[in-house]
This record gives sequence, structure tokens and C-alpha cells, in this order.
Amino acid sequence: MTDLEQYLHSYFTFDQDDLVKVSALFKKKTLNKGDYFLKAGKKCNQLCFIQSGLLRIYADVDGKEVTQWISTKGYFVADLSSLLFQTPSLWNMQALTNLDIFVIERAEYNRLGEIIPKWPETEKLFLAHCFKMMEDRIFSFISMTAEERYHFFFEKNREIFNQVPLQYLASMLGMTPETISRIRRKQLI
Amino acid sequence: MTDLEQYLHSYFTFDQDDLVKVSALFKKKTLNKGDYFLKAGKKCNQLCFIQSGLLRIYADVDGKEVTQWISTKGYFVADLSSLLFQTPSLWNMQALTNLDIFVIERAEYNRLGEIIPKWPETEKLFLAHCFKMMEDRIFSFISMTAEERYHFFFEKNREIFNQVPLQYLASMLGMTPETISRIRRKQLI
DNA sequence: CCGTTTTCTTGATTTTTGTCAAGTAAACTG
DNA sequence: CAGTTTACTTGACAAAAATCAAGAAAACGG
Repeated sequence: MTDLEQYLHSYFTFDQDDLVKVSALFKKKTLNKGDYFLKAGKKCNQLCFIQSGLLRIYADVDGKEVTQWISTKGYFVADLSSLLFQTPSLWNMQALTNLDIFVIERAEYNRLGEIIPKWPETEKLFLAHCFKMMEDRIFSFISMTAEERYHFFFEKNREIFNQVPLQYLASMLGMTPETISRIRRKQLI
Repeated sequence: MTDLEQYLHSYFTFDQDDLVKVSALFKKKTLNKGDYFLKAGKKCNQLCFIQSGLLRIYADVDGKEVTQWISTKGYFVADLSSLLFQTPSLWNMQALTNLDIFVIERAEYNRLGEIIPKWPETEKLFLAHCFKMMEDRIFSFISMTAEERYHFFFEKNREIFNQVPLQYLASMLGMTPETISRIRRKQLI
């Protein structure tokens, strides 16, 4: 089993046959640190799965970069509405480190339903999990202080927090790097 | 065409035949002000479509109510992960006014894919739109001040803002009623 | 391994937002 | 329509977080 098959297997209840069919549609690819998987304004024509490395998703807002999320090993990444509706993407997606990914083209992605009968149902359940994550994230913004939110994310995403520059973490948590630095200091004393 | 068919038609590109098949699975129902569509801790076994009235979605957090959203005419409402995975819901859903809804039971909802071949694809596109809304909302929390966020939501949801008690609006925007009151005063001067 | 660049920490200060409390206005109810 | 409840506004103050600036630490590149 390839890494991709391994991951698909852990997410979805596919049999070996389907695993092979699906993973055959993905092509292995590497990005160097600083390379873009997607640029804002362009249409998203691919979906990727991250095998190793970090991918930062951010937008430019009046000259400032707002980091939306940082994806790591095991994430599927695309701008879903751009991929489906072929609208220009709002997001830049840039490799924070050298990156190993598996990429599926839009055309192939759209044929998954024909190739694997249970794909639509599987995809729905996957999207529902993403929904839950976004809902939890919104909840953290409306019900927690900066400090509580920091800990909430830290618990759920330890591997990211130790590898990513503070400025990016701060932005995705809706606070400043200084605030995180002060929260961290509190822990030590 | 019933109101529900009308709405389904405006969201989804169904032909008349499919519209009738789908809307036949919904039952018309009314809730009185204060009634619950769903209580936290219970499994969500229905999905509803709001024809008129306001439905507040909120959670209890150490004795305080956190309002997640207020849904109005034209919204489909359910706790998606509870509906699909049969986990206990985090959310209370309570009628803020008398409410006219169309309700589909979980069992019928799960059969939609058999009844309407294009349902899975349609549902995916619908979920993608919801995704976009949640993404925009997260973006508002990480990139805007309370005042900017207020205006951002006001522009997109005028009908809600004029009907709903300030305390609920404030909670769903992640600020206090006093803050909204002061933002509104600024507009007048 | 040394200089450069980037990132992180810290303090002082300002701004934003929250909290508390009181008073006013509006909505509901019998 | 009078009394009650609920919602809204306002001010004074407190707390949280942002900003600015400087220095320390770490990472990077030849």
C-alpha cells in the first residue's frame, strides 16, 4: 500500500479495489519551499493531499497577509468553491517547507463518482467532518478569549504549533504574535 | 408550485418532476415562539426548511448562552454531523418567533439519493456554498475589528438585524451588546 | 563559523472591547 | 392602558489585546 492508499483507507471505508482505483488518479509531486500550489485570482483546478511538509493558506488584505490555515501531513487541500464553481480563488497556497503531495486534476476529481459508486456518499461524510471543524473554529471565536483559543488550537494541532513561525499562527488565531508570546510565557512561570 | 418547491427551484436546478418528488418528503409544521426544534444532547433526526419566522441556534457554555446563528426564511437547518453520524447535538435550536417550517425525517433524507439520481451532486454543491459562508465568517474573525465585522454582517443579513434582540446578534458576532450599541451610535452622529 | 536576516520576547503605551450599573425606552400582558 | 418585564443606551471604569520599539535569540547562507 502506498502512503496515499494508507491514508485513504484510514479516512474512508474503501475496499482494496477502490483504494487502488482512486489513488491511481493522483500524481505524486513535490513543491520547494516558497512555491505556490495556488495563487489568489486563479481558478483552483486541482486538489492535493499532503504527504509531508507544510502548506500555508493566506489572503492579501490591503498589503497585509492574513493566514487562514496551515495544512500538514494528512490534509486534503483545495479551494472548494473555486474548484467546483470555477470562480477565482481568494487564497494563496504556498509551501512553507519542501512539500510532498499527491495531486488530482479537476477533470479526474469530477469523474470519481463514476469510477467509485460510493464516492458521493463518502465525500459527503468527509465534507461533514470538515464542517464540524469549521463550526468548532467559529465557536472558538465567539465564545473564547485569545488565551483560551490559543490552548484550544494547541491541543488539537500540536504538530503545527511547534513548526510554524509565530506570526502565521497568530494570524490564523485572530491575534498578534506578541499576544501569543505573552500567553506562552504565562505557561512557564 | 408550493413555497418549498419554489425555493428548491431557486437553489437547485431540478426539473418539475424532481421538485415534486423531493418536496413530497417534507411535512409542513409550525412551532410556537419558544418551542425547540432541537435540544443539545439529543440526536438530530430531522432537517428543516424555514418558510417564515426566526430560529436561533445556540449552545450553553457554563451557564451562558452562546448564539451561533439565527436562521430565517429560506434556510435549511440541521446539525449536520449529528444528523449524519448520530452523535449528540451541541446545539439548541429554538423558535424566536412563531415558525413555519417544512421537515424531512432522517430516514427520508437518507433516501434522497435513491429517489433523485442527481441529489448527491446537488447536495455537494449546496454544501460547498455553505462552506463558502463559513469560510467568509472565519475570515471576518481573523481579519476584522468588531466594528468592521458588524458592518460586514449587517450588509449580508439586513433582514435579521432589524428583527433580532441585540444580545443574540452580539453573541453571534463575538462581541457584547454594548459594543454593538456604541457602533450603531457612531453611525448616527 | 561568522555575519546577516528573520523570528521571538519584552516593556511601555494606546486602543479596543468588556464589565458593571443605572436610567430610559420599548414590548408584552392581563 | 397601567404595570411589568425585557431590551437598549450610556457613562465610568477595568481588562484584554494591539501597537510600537528595542533588544535577544535562532535560523540561514556563504
